[in-house]
Amino acid sequence: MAPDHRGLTPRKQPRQARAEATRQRILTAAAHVFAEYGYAAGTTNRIAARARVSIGSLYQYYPNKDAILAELLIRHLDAGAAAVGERLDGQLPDSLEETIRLFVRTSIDNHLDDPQLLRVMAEQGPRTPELLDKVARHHRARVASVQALFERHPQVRVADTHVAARLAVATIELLAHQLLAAPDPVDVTRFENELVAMLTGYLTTER
Amino acid sequence: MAPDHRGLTPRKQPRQARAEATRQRILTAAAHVFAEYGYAAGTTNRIAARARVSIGSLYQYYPNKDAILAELLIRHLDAGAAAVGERLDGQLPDSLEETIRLFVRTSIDNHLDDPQLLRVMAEQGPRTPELLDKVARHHRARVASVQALFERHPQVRVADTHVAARLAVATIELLAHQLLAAPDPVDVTRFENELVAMLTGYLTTER
DNA sequence: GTCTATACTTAGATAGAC
DNA sequence: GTCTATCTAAGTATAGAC
Repeated sequence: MAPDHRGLTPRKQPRQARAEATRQRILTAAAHVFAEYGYAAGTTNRIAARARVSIGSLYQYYPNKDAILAELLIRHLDAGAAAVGERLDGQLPDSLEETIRLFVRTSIDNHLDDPQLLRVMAEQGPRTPELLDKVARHHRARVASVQALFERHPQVRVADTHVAARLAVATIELLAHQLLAAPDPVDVTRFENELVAMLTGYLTTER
Repeated sequence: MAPDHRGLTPRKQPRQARAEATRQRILTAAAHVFAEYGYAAGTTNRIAARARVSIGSLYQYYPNKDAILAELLIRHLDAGAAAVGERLDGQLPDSLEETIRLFVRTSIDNHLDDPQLLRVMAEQGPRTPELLDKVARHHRARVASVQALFERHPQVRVADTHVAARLAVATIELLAHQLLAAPDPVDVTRFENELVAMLTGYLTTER
């Protein structure tokens, strides 16, 4: 016997839930394919195949190939921002060195997840104005929060905290990106220690 | 009257010279086109048009599109290596700081030439094994020479000169690349000063 | 040696059946 | 809603005239 519903319930309700799952499958497949083949050779056909969805269905969920990579990038940025925010919410360590280490480690973690995909997104992704703008805003936000931290911290001795923040953020992100995605990756712990030492020394040295 | 030649001289001799000039024109055009459009959209048709050569002629000089970018990259690497070698030939400054400055400045100069083209070459160029190998060899050579310099220099205090050299080389090249090619480029002089200070501090601090 | 015209390939995107 | 089959566009590379 049918349960006593209001009468208009669709026989199978997975209207939204199933569609969402399909979207997610496509996205996950795209992440793998882009990471493996790069953007140009990461064709929509390959993505559809990997997601076990026909090419026609894929285009029902995303208007074009760029939109897929764009969504991956946006999710990555949001996740990164969330991770940073989270770690800044709690009490920061007293020593500058440990604070720097927190930043460095967060960045490394963020990159260790899928270095190849990150590389593709950073280097070959579509450079639409909106995307560039979104990336730039995220970047500026990070620089601003690091700068604010430098200004509050009594150990920091640099003349221009803005330039220092830009240098620090760029150094951390670029090195994490490069050295971890390299074919000849460095030892992560050692890399972390050296990088922390370099930045801490720079920030605390009277000149 | 015709000069007293051996009789088989071609009427116009520019056999090699003219061909070399055409090759160079194609290369120069390619540099502009790649820098402006990127690799994928930098089509051979555009390159040929810009060089004022037909597409057919272009393919008489280069077997395919990859070969054009490859030659540009090789020339860039060789020029960079030559520039570094040149500056290391003369007497190095006594102070470590000035030596570091020499490296930093060389790298910056190398990048200021055509940041956009460099970006395309680094990020979108064909990743054939030979090219990757060539790039890797150049890179290792630079790391090795920097490491040797660190070992000779009395002011350097780091525990592991190899790791330090890798970190230093990567930092210099990546930051030059990123900060100069950015839409929001930093002031070059200030950037140079801060970077030199950071590296010098790192290398000379006892830990 | 240089050109024009074009063949070939590939991938993005769509139409229409089921 | 999902599929298969197909169209269109673009770009590399070649053939063959001059």
